[in-house]
Amino acid sequence: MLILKTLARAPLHGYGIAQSIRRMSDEVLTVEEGSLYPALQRLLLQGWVKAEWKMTETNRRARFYTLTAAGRKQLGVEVSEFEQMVTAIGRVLREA
Amino acid sequence: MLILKTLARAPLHGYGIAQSIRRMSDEVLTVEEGSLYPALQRLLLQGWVKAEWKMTETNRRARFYTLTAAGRKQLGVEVSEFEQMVTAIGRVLREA
DNA sequence: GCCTATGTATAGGCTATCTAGGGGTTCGGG
DNA sequence: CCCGAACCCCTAGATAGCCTATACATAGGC
Repeated sequence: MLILKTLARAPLHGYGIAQSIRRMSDEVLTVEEGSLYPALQRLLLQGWVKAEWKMTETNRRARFYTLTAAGRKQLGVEVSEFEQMVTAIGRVLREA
Repeated sequence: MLILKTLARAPLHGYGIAQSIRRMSDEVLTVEEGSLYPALQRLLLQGWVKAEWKMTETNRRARFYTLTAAGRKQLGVEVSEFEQMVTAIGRVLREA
């Protein structure tokens, strides 16, 4: 969900995705490379993102991932489910 | 965390914990038995809960779990970490 | 006598994470 | 000119926890 959300802003390469999530969450969330790249493979397989090799601003070869229409839809589903779950957990936690 | 929170209200047996979480979350959260009992074993091992066999209101033999002092402390830690994580994810999701 | 609800508990499969590596490039400083 | 830090991709293996499926047992209603 976090990867999809990050890509919803703009296409980005793996390294950038990790940096972005880390920075946006004020260093609370860290996506390790061993989780990130397998996750990106799964997203590719599901057709939620597509990838193409490009050059970065720092003149480096990198694989840029872009959110597809299906990916955008999936993001909506996952955010919705996530919020429902957080709400439910909140109810349990705040129960007398 | 949900189990600890449930036991923070009152000692309860496994079956009751599952029912309680399900009910309190408006049927959103379901703790399967294959998750629940191993989880209770881990909580016992960590010393966060203790167990004793008793009779239920329906005259049945059941193992009642009680939150220990360490368990109450752990619950606080976990709730705090959970809220920090949810806040962090929220920041990523609401980022422009 | 049988079915449903109440109860405890484990084995095995599955999935996703992290650790720990293996590559390789660019750029600035000593 | 080398070296380290930052930038970039990716995988193997260990680990951990969930779910499915199963086994077992009792109480109460029909």
